[in-house]
Amino acid sequence: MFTIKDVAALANVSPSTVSRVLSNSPRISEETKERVRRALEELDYHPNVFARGLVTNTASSIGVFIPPGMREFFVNPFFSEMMSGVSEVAGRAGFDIVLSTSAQDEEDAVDRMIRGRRVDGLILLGSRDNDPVLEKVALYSFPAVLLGRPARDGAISFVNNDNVQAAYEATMHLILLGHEKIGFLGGAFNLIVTIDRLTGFRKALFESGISSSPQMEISSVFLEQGGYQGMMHLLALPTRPTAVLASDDVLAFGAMRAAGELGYQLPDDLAIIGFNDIRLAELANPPLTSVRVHMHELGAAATEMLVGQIHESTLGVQSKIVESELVIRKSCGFQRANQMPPSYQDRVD
Amino acid sequence: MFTIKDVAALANVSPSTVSRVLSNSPRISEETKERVRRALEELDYHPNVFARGLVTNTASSIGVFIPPGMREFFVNPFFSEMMSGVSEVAGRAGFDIVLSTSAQDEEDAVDRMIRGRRVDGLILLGSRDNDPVLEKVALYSFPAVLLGRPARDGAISFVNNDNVQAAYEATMHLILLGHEKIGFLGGAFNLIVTIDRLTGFRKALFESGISSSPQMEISSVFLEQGGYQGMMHLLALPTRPTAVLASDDVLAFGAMRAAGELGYQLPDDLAIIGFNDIRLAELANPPLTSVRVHMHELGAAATEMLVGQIHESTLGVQSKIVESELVIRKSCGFQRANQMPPSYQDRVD
DNA sequence: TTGAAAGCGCTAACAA
DNA sequence: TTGTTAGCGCTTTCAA
Repeated sequence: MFTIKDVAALANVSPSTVSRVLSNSPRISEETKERVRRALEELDYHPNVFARGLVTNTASSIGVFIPPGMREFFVNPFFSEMMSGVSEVAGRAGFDIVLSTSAQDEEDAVDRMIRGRRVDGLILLGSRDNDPVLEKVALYSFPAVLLGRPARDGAISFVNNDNVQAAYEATMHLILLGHEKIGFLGGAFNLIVTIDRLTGFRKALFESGISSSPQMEISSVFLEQGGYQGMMHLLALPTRPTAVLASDDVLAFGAMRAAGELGYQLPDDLAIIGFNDIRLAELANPPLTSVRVHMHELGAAATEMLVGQIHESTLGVQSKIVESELVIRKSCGFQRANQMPPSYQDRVD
Repeated sequence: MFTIKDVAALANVSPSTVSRVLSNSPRISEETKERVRRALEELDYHPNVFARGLVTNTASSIGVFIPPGMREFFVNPFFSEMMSGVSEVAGRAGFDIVLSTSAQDEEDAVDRMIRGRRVDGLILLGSRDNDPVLEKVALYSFPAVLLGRPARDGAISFVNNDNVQAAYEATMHLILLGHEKIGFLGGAFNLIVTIDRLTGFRKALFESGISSSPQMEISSVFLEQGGYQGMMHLLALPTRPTAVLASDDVLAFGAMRAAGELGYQLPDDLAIIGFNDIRLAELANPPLTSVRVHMHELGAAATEMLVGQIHESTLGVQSKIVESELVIRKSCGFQRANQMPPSYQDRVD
């Protein structure tokens, strides 16, 4: 393992000259550059990232932070798709990706990342009420972008969908189909994403004169099993829902399994809408109507914003909303054309 | 941002003493330890990972390397499930995870990781013929574990399924069901995993006296679309297959979509078996028969092995085979009981 | 049981 | 255009 000194010795220059060649400084003659480059080549030199990081105080990597309580998120297709977006732009910008894993304690985990100077910026997932991670990040004014909506506006840069609106439209779709008993299947109620989608859901019910009931609003873990159990609850209700808005496709799949086991036929006995539009939504039985949130783009946009923040270190709070759209398939049955608002017409698959 | 010096000053000791307290050296009196700890607390001190790494020559992180040509793997549920296993044991062992992203050139990417001392060990994915990454790793005798089988035995530690046997059994299942025209849908043919599964597939055909034909063996990208296109090819053949072994569930889903579009009914017109048994296999229409490879366990086992190698730096080449099993669902129809080898009997879902 | 000093590999003033 | 020097924050001899 050769160091910059070895290269310097071989090329008959000082270490700083090698360093300058490495960063392609214009103040070095082509002649010496060439000589140094040959030495670099000959020794197959690669810089020690830590030594460089120590002096420049940069890590050339960005961290992706999943709250320890949300590890199930790891196996959600949303995560992979989003990560492919993150990876794409991070790679292009020359950043590696560090996944925070260790530490039970999330404060610890984020401290390791930020204060340990392990990363130059953070992509934050799983926005919650009173998120301690957001506090930390704000405290150190560390470059970070939230994938989701912060509880308090202006607290941090973020990239998000308009979840209230999306849930509203999805619910309206159900209502226009004639449903009046509609259930909501969400993740933890302290997650902002759950809150927003629930808000849109309730708004649609309210505007349509349908009374909402707490029993119809289920919270569960973000797993297929969560959807399954939640759906079992809903179907056991004295007056069961005839339609369900699931806050995640994986939840929707669980719900479909529960319904199937109990002998309900989709879409005749029951309508289900999911969220995210993961690749397999189309392949479900029946193909799942779902809100396409453009996961890859979400990850890419967040990373782009983050890279921007890292480079021009004072950019203030930015935000971006990525459009979403309801992709109508077969899990809710057909609407009569005259029931559809015009904007829906061209979206039917 | 406080350094060890600040803590030392506050506690009225030397920096080296603080360092000793940090590593809980036994040669420091409880008294000073207490004093230093209070200072640590008060300043909310966190060590600079790079400074520490520079002197100890460790990164306390492990890298996961995906060949640049296999980025589609990112969105395969196999990857997430495997990563959840990696993350679990890496976290427990105090390692962060670094995802290699940048650099088009994979040699470059792996150099950055290894020679740049960014990680202490590597989990390698996507084993191929003449894998240049394996060469590098061997060259520097860098701790690494391959998730898959190396092309040459003894070249590197690895964790794998017995893919030949698994594919053999899956194909036999099809043959016992009465199929004689069986297609194979795989990833790139230079991937060891494809080669092994194809080998098992051919072996089953051969032993059953069924002649194999190159046209029945399709290679495509590891995406749902790949499976779709591959299946379209197979179904367009003069004598189409009545059954297909897909080397990945995602491929199988694509195949199912193609079959569905063309009006074939599963399992009556066509039988399909997938590989991996991702969570959604059970939810497909019909539920997909698939080889369960225990993705999470694969990732966990590989990471455990890697952590072992990192700690006792000379452990030689190890390997581990994780058992797999065929999970029989509805995508291949029912076998008559007397057609089943006894070992299958208790596996029917 | 503690401190002083050197050095990990690199970059960046400051000089020349 | 290049070299000298100092120092990033930490660990680890070596001395005391």
